[in-house]
Amino acid sequence: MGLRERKKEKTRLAILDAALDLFLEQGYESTTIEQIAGAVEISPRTFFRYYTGKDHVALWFHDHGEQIMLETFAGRPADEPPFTSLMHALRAVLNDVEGVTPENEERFMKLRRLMEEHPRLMGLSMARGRATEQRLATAVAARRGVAADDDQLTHLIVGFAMSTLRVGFECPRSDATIGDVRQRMAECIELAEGSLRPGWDLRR
Amino acid sequence: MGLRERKKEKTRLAILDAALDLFLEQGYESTTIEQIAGAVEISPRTFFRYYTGKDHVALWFHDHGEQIMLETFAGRPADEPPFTSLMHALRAVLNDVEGVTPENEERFMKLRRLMEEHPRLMGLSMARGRATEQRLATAVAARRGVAADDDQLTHLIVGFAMSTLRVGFECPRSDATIGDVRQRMAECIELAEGSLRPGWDLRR
DNA sequence: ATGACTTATGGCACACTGTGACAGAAAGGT
DNA sequence: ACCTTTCTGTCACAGTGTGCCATAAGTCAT
Repeated sequence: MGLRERKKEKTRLAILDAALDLFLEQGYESTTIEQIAGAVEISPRTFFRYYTGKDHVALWFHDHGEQIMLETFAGRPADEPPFTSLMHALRAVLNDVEGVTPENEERFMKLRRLMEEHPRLMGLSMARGRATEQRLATAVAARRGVAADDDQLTHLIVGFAMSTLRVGFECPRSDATIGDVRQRMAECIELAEGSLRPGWDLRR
Repeated sequence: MGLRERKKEKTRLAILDAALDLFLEQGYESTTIEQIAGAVEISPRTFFRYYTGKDHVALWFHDHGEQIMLETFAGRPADEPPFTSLMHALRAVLNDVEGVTPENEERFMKLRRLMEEHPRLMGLSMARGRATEQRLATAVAARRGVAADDDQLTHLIVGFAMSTLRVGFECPRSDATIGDVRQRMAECIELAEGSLRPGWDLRR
């Protein structure tokens, strides 16, 4: 990896961290692009070359998580019930956050706090979640051997899985640690699996 | 109702219809507030006194639907399983669209077409859906006799119900009629109810 | 009707977001 | 060193959204 790419990655993360801190410090709405750019010592124009806007910064984790979910799902055995595979994908997302680097763990927790304080951001995350659902639905449909467009059950499976994710993610306590989130997510997965009829996601 | 309020309501709907037509005609992004205001012969400034922005216009139906869901849920018997009540609320939304006025029916279908063409709008609808979920969760928690904040099952019930709504709403065919949407929603409700264990939403 | 009161509207200025175009700087390869 | 590719900053511009204030329209007394 050349110097160029390393520098770009460094800038991308510097913007992310500066923005996150500013958002938490003085509020999301009242933080301007100019301030963020100033803190990283780049021009506002350059900011837009790394992120499409303020929103995009706040959704950094979402893109990351989606990638992991898709990869995990693809790696699960083809004869496993799709919802079960999706629950494994959920666990994989948290495993990744907890495991990789302390920096990412901190960013994750900052984003969680931010979303609690600003429901609009949580909404945006859901909005992007819709695109994620679409991609997951394609994968699930392929495994089920049906066309994604006209199989309602496929979409229902994915929708239920994403609901489970959201409920597990929205730990109500603001002083929550990663461990708390992890545990809540685990409880939530158990709750969801216990609510559904065995084999419900294998029907035609 | 005085002349003032009637006139306001008329303006509000005139803006909605003009905006919807412009969106479908020349695309959502490339339609400006100025154009909409021009079509209704009001100043751009006044537009913002009726709607908070272009997005808000596109979410007209959502606000309407949420109101109906909340009212329907509140009107269901207190000993009915909450998920069942929510499914009734879903049906009530469609009943209302189909029943009331031809104008609203047309607006509903225009919005559906618009959302299919512009996934971003569907996302925004989901974003607002998050606020709706919050309000529904409060109602469901009250019926279950628990605190909304720390009862995960409450949120799961609402989340599953909203997933069902979304899947039913996203009829894939763009030439769909109201009847098609209605039928698809009915199928989807049946599918969801058949996927869940009886009594799952009554547990503690 | 007339006047006084309340509310809606239009016009203006302003800050912020986001994008295209272009010139100069930095990095890569030879 | 040279040329090529890519990144960066500056400028200009269109659009969104809000505060402010004067004016117009509606409401409600007498």
